[in-house]
Amino acid sequence: MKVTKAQAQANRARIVETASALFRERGYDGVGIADLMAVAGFTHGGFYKHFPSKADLLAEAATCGFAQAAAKAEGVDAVAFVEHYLSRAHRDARGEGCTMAALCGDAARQPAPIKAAFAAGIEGLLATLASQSGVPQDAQRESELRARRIEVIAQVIGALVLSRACPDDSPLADEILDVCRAAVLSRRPPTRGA
Amino acid sequence: MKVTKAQAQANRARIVETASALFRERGYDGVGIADLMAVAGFTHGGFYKHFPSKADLLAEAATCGFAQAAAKAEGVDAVAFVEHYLSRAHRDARGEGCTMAALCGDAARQPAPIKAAFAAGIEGLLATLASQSGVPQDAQRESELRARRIEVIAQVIGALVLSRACPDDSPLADEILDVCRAAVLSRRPPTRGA
DNA sequence: TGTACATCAGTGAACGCGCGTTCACTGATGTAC
DNA sequence: TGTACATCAGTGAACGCGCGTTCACTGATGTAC
Repeated sequence: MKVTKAQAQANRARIVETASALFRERGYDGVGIADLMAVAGFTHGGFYKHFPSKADLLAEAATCGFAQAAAKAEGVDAVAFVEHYLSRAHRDARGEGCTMAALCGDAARQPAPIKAAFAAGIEGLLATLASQSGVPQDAQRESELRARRIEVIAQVIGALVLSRACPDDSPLADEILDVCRAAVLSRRPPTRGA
Repeated sequence: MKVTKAQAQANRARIVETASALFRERGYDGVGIADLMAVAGFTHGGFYKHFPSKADLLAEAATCGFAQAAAKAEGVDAVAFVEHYLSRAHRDARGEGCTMAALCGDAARQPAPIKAAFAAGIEGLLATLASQSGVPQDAQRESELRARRIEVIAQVIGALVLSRACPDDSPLADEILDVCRAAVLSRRPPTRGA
């Protein structure tokens, strides 16, 4: 081996993290293996020592992105979360932003294992929102809250994706963010937790 | 010429319509020129007699998709529109469904002219919803209604895109549609028109 | 109306290019004695 | 602990392939007289 086992593992993680950012920035088809490996600091040949195929990497990169987002959102209250999520800064920094918003369109055309990773990512987002809204309630209330969270996720992701589809300086792009931010925040259920 | 001027124009339109469906189904990068032309019934060489590049075709194909959707929605009331939009049938027929939901993720990574076509498509969707909600009101009420429509569009597109990102038989995919359909329909503003 | 010529939509071979993937090779690391 | 050997992460050339695009050519259509 040229590197320590630990080093190899760290290198692998670096490839996944690099892929996570690049895929979000340029889309799945917009990132080549040689490209990706160069950005990560390697030559392309070594890729297949770590991953069976590019598609397998996508599943891992997406999962990595979801986990990173969950970690970043820990301890952030729901209002701040939504305000950041629907900010111009988040919209304009695809590579560092939400993996779901950046890649869910690509995921729709991918095979089942990748879609499964995205479904898990959606559940993760729901769990993140749940952790921000205080203590658990009875079952029926929980089910209502889950529905609310799904509504919120659909709306903020829809808003972000639509805003990004507009030209960079488009007033409509900002309007979508502003309108949906106000809508989500005004509809917030009263938190019963601390 | 091998064909009449009128025939050539009709052939061009057929290429655009075919591209519109194929792009929605497989994404921009998932459709090759040779592929597309074969489906439309031609050989690939003729493509550049009609379009300067593949990117130019995307702009036209998207605009065509938006126009088709607007025509199909004419006369449909808002409840029926939302019910169809968030149906499993619509989710599972990407090639015949909403161009915005199918391609807005791809649009985010495209140059300004294409993004401009998508921004126009969003305005078109807003106009479609506006035509379903009765007579115009005063300016402030109109601005409120426009905000509501933006919220609706973001939520239904978000829901559709997320549902499509889940595995085909995933309960979550259906749950997202069901929850958001109920949410949008329960929030409908009272129509003051006929 | 008839004829000669220009036009140009459509054909299909060919172009260069970058893609995902494979492979023989290197050499430091890990392991067995 | 020291030595000999196996392992395998990383290298870089090479593979076949399909892509977007170009081009010489065809021949019916459109046009000028």
